[in-house]
Amino acid sequence: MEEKPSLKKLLDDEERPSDSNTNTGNRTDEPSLHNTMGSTLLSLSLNNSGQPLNQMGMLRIKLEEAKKENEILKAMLNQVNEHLAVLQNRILFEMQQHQPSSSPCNNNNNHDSKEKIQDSGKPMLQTRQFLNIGECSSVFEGNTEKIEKKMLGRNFACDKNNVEGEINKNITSNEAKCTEDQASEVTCRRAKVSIRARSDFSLIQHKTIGKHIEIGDGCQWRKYGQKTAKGNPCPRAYYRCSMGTACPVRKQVQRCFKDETVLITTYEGNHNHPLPPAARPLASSTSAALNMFLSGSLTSSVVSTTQSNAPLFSSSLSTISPTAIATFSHNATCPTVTLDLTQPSNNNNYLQFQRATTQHPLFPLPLHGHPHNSHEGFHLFSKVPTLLTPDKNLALVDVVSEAITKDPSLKAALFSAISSLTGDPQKNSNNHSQQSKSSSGYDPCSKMPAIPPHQPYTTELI
DNA sequence: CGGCTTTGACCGGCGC
DNA sequence: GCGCCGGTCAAAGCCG
Repeated sequence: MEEKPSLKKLLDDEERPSDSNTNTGNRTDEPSLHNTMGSTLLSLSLNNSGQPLNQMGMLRIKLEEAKKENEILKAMLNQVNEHLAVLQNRILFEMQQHQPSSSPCNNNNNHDSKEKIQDSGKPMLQTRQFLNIGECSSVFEGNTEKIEKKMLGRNFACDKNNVEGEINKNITSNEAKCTEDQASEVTCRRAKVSIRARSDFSLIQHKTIGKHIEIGDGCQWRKYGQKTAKGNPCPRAYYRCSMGTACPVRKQVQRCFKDETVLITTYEGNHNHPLPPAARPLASSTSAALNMFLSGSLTSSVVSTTQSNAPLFSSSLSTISPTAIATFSHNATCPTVTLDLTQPSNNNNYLQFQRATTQHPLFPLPLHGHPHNSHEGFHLFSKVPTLLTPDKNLALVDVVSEAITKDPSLKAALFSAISSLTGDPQKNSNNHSQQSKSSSGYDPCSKMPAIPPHQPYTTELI
């Protein structure tokens, strides 16, 4: 663990600028050696002019100084977070290395799941065991695979709810096989999808009108509470879906304490009503993440959009962001899938635990021309780069072919992905027509106010 | 006036 | 058992 000393050094380094902050009153008179460029600039300005600057100039310089210090602190914080992630991943890896290869529940696996586990290799199984939720899902893997295919066949937007529901049904039917997993069943049912998005307002477009906040992720939400959670001075708002009658879906919205431009939205529950087209891109992406998580198809705790070994999830995630990162955690209460849309595109740091077959490049699924792209007020894809040039695509064919041949689980996932895209042409065309409807002014949420032209709803995908 | 937000109170889970 | 904390409730007030 050679990160520990460097982490400590980072933390020590981080304290210095904040210490200098406390001496703000003396700064102009006695610039500290530890001070940042802003202070240097200030002292130079004073020295060069030889006369005291006017008040406006002083304030401007102080502001500049504060900004630079803020940037440095942010950079340090990011470094600390990266180190933390590396350490966590290393712990996970060590646990994977030392984890016993079987659990009581796995003994009850049916043939399908056994085959799948054998095919997909040990790391996959071990990661599931570590994630705990995997113990639940691996038992029912054979069923969830069918469910997945069935659900993908439908072009139904609120698939998250349905998949969850189907999974829960199968969990229930298998309770006799693994009664010890009742707690896991509950956690499966309570799985959450959390989205971190950096934006003017957020990926879930928030619009402030007077005292009201409109949340335009396609659904209508009614705020029912607000609370300041411990460890984050920013209040957490609680919303309930008000589109359907007694729809149980809830979401929490909270600004990130470390970076207030980042908005964390957590979804929980199943919609009991059809979703409007505007809500589908997000719903399908979050559901894909949750589905992959619950079905145990994900083999790593951290998955990037661009190099995932779960192509279906990768492609779904790409509908939100080409550079999104998904992390999977399982705390005491419920498993949580976090889609981080704030990560820079160069996210190689997040790839440590993908197994050999995960070196497949991104499948060239038709995501960049996604119909949702054209949806009004949903310009998430305006900055999506073309990841693969045509000549790279040609070389890719061989690589992909080989990968598919060698990895049956990959083949199954790819099949599912293709099925989802071609499975129900009629419904697909209906969906597309709805999309075009929506982009031409059709608004399923008539109560949602029109987006003013001067306030573009673009999400900043870094 | 209906629907929504605000906000303090209440409840239940969890750790000590 | 107690206190903390997150989540929810519901009355009051606000807004269109």
